[in-house]
Formats: sequence, C-alpha cells, structure tokens
Amino acid sequence: MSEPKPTGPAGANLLFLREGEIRAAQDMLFFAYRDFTNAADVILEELGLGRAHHRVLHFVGRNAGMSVGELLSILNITKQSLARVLGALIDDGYIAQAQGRADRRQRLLTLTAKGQDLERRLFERQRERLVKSYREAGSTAVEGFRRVMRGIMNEEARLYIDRAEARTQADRAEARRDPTREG
Amino acid sequence: MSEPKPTGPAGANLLFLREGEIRAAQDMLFFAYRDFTNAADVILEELGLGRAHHRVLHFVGRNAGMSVGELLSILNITKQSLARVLGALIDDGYIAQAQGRADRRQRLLTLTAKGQDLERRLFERQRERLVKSYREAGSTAVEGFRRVMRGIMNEEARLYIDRAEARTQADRAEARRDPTREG
DNA sequence: GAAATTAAGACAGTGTTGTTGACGTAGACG
DNA sequence: CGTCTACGTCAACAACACTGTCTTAATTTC
Repeated sequence: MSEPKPTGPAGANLLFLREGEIRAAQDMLFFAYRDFTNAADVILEELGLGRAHHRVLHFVGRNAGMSVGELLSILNITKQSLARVLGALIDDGYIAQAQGRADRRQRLLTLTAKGQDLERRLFERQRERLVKSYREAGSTAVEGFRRVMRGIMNEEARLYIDRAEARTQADRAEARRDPTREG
Repeated sequence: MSEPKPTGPAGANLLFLREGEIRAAQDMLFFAYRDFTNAADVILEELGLGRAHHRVLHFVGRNAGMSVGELLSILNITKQSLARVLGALIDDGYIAQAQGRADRRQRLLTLTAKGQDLERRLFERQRERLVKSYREAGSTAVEGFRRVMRGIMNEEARLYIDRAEARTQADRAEARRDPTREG
C-alpha cells in the first residue's frame, strides 16, 4: 500500500523494516517477555506472591533507599495498586520503610535480609535464562539487543535506564581495578 | 560471591554476562514491553477492548484459518480465558469462524474485513515504535536483538517463531522477484 | 506564621485477564 | 460401539490494574 520502500535514503539496506520483520518483532516481544517473567513464578506461587510483588522487590533492590513516589513513577501504576503489594511485602518482612531525613514525609524503601534473599532467588531464575541467551548470542548481539530495547521504550524509561547504566559502568570500572569483586 | 568469573573459557570477553548487565536486561524487558504494549491501548479503550483482544487479533491475523486449539497453544492460556475475548471479537464481527473441512470439529478462525481494519490500526501504533527503534539501531543491532530474544523464549515459542520466519523469508524472496509489492 | 502544596496511606468500588473444575455436544477414529 | 478429541459453557475465584475520595503530616510558598 503506502509502505515506505524497502530501500531508504542513500540506498541503505533497510529490509529489516519490512512489515514481516516488524510483525516478527511483535511475536518475539510477546513470547520472550512471557517466558522470561514466567521463570520466577514457581517461587512466587509458593509464597503466595505475584509478579507485581517481584517487580517491587526488583526495583527496590536496585534502588535501595528510594521513596514510594519514585517507585510509583518507575512502575507507572497508581498509588492504590502499589499499596496492595507493597503493604504485603512490608507485612511479610521483605521490605523495610524508613522516614526520610531530608524530607520526613517520605518513606524510604529498602530490602530486608529476608527480602534480599528472596529477590536473589527470583533473580537467579531469570538470570539463567538471560545468561544462556546472552552467551549463545555473543557480545555484538547483546549490544544490538540493548540498542533496540532502548529505542522501544519511552523517553522517561530510557532516562531511568541511563542512570542505572551509569551505576553499572561504575561497577565495571571498579572491577577493572579490582577484578576479584563482582558488584 | 560464587559468581562465574567475568572472563570465561578461552579468555573470551564475557563482561556482558556480569550481574549488572543481567539486571539491566530485566529493566529493559519490563520497560520495553510495557511501553510497546501501551502503544495500542488508546485505540482499544475506545472500542471497549483490551490487550487480550489485541493478542487474538494479532495471532489470528498472522495465522488465518488457524484452529481454536492452535491459538490456545500459542497464547498458552486456558480455554475459558480465550473464550471470553474470542467470543467478544466474534460477536463484534472482528473474527469469523468456519467449520474445518478436514476435521469438522474444528472452528477455523479468520479476521473479517472489519477485523483486518482494526488489526491494522493497532499494528500501525506499535510499528511506529518498532520502526523508529530498528532504524536508529541499524541492521546489525536488529539481528542481535532477534538472536537474544529468541534465546530468551521457550523452545516451543522458538519453533513457532521459526515457522513464522519461514513465511517472512518467502515474502522476502517474492519481493526480490517483484519489488513493487509488500507482503 | 498562615495557606497551599506534596508525600504517603487508606477506603470503597470496578474492570480486565488470568485460573480451576465440571459438564455437554458434535465429530473422528479404532 | 465406545473412546478420544475439539470446542463451548457455567460457576467461582484470584491477581492486578483502575477511579475517586479522604486524611494526616510535613514541606514550601507567600
């Protein structure tokens, strides 16, 4: 129909923009995300928790001391939706709250030891899958994966990723200085 | 702790398997999938449909004449979960059923003209995002993205993707013969 | 210092999408 | 003919998101 021609400006090979390729990407996002999230479900079910709980554990683990508001803006859900899962995690002793010092209205969130243990167990399940895929695909493919994924998400999420990436870069630099440690 | 060393066998550079990289992948899967699926939500909401309906439209569109059982095994949900959304799509005239000729127990699913129109509108929203990302990332990155995504999903899903990919390859071959058409 | 805004929590009600288990019917198949 | 399969349906339930309203405490603003 009114498709952009397969060859774009400067005659670059843009066959990967063909409709079939884009539809394949839809498929892949669905399957990869579904099977990736499924990986941790067995553990969660045993504990009567769901994926929403896992997401909270993940982001609090990655951003120790974050406020409830920050968590809300990362997850992009309503306060009420978060309250249910966060309340359960606090009641069960996975997450601890501390009053903010700079702003005492804030409740700063951290994983307890119990929370760290659970988060690690959940992480290991998903890590298996990702490491296997990354290893088989190789570093060039992984770099491509990152670039495409970054491009798919909203600007806001990209900024968050960049900040998290900065932390990873710092870890890398540190590891180069002291290769025995792993952040 | 008991992390695999950053340098693997043969001293290959496997820094991309470090924990920070894997955690970044978790983040990216969450954000990319969320924002990708969100793209079509506005249209769906106007029609009183949800993402589950979109998924059905997508897969029926991609596999015209598929049976209900095939659709179930692709979506990996229960009959009851599908019945609700599929029933609505049939009632609203987006999807038509036809009795199977080889096996008359089967109900073969196809998009009606109305269904094709809607699916196309939904597709365009998600395509914008994917094309933008693919174009900016370039063909090498896209190839890497594909390899990593394939590796993340279950074997079963990978087999489905391969079959779909075969169709895409056929389209490509045809396009090479007749570059004016787009499958 | 009073007023407005913000961070967080809580209440009640609703909708989508997934689940289980049981049951029925039509058609395929040994 | 009996059994298995494909599909549909009923009832009940659970996870997770939403809306709107309200309260409390603390910060910010005028």
